[in-house]
Amino acid sequence: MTTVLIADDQPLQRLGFRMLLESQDDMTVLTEAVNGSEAVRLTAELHPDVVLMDVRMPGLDGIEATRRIIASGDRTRVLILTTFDLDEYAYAGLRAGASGFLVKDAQPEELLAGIRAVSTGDAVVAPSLTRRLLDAYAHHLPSGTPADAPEAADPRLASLTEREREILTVMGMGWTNTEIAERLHLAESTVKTHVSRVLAKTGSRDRVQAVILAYDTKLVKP
Amino acid sequence: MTTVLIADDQPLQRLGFRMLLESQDDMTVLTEAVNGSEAVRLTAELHPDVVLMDVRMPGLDGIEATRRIIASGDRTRVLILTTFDLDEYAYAGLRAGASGFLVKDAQPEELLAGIRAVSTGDAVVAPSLTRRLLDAYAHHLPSGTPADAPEAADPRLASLTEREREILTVMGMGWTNTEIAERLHLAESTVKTHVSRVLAKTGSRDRVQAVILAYDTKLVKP
DNA sequence: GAGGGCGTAGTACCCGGGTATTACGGTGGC
DNA sequence: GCCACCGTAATACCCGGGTACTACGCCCTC
Repeated sequence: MTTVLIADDQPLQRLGFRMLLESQDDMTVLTEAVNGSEAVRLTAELHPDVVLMDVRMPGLDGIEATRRIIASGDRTRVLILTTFDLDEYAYAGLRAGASGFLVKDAQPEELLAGIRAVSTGDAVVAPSLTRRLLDAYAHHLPSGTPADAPEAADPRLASLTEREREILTVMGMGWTNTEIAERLHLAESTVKTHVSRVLAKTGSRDRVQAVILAYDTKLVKP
Repeated sequence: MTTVLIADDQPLQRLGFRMLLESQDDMTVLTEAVNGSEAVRLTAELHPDVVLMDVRMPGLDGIEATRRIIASGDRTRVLILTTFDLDEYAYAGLRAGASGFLVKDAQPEELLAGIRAVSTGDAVVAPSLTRRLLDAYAHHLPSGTPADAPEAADPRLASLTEREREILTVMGMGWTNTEIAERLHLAESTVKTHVSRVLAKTGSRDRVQAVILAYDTKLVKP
């Protein structure tokens, strides 16, 4: 039987979680907390297996509450939930020692599976965030196999021609197609052709994503 | 409709996967491959959305096949499956560019959810491995919580409300208005209102310039 | 000299982004 | 109690961005 503490300032949200968890015969909700400090206090008192922790709460927020619970040496695991998968929240939460990070609009089964996983010592991270974590850190993982390509330049830009790289650079400066055409003495239609090719080659859906890529690859420096 | 290629040397295993996937009305199995080189060749030919890749296969193994598929520049995502969650496999697979790593004894729903996640560009890692990844790397994550850091930041962002800063952040992630609306549970018209206010307050002419500002002010980190 | 990659350019079309305006409920200050 | 601000939302409208397709001249390589 997995014991759970729900920490969320919204009564309806707590109710929803409680209904879901109580419908499972291997879980029970010990109690609820309406803010971070209450969560810390009740955890120290009741030692739940898992704390479902909201990030945004009045007073002590979920991140700081997590940090204190972990620091207490208690064996309680913290699973952070947020409506919003903003990186800073997640990074901060995981740094604080949380065993997981899920978004609230996940499927109920995902949440239940997440609780079971963290209760046994495993960890879970929402897929949307996992992607960003991997993008940022995959190349820092210990190498199990040889054959590392230490990318000369970024592979995502490899297939661009010189001219296309130039176009992408000025896109990164926020120029519109019209401005690019004027300043590079081109027809706007030509600019559009270049832009389309840049998007296709870099796998960018639109201009914004291409600009982000330009920054990420340091083609344009902040 | 998500198109999938199954790469596994065991016929029974392939059959099981095919049965499961074909039972879903949003997935279809394009074809099967019995080893790594076949997987690479068929992927180049058919461009599936997702490759379900076994690690252990005769000839070219799943890791090396993954590396070649990613290196090809194809937009196909690779989801690695293995019987054991041995770290070396996982690290190597993720380094090779895989979008996910799951163990074969996962629940069918987990596998399906994983396929759907990677097909949309997200990523998934088995909980047992996530734990080890976090233990090893959590303290390397970028620091900072949004809660306590009320940005002594850039004056150009000073007049933005909390919500508007959030909107700008996700704009910086390349989300379209439609995506912002969906993921933040807002109406698109509301998103447009927010975006317009952000542009007005930051003096940005359009979305692209706002994103550049987000990078310049480190609101979004490269 | 045939072919291929590249840079240039045009046209037609669609859609998402952005503006302008209005509105309404909640909250906090005075 | 009133007002200001915020977050939410809708509507109508315009225009720039992006796609698809076609085309042509230049240069290089086989």
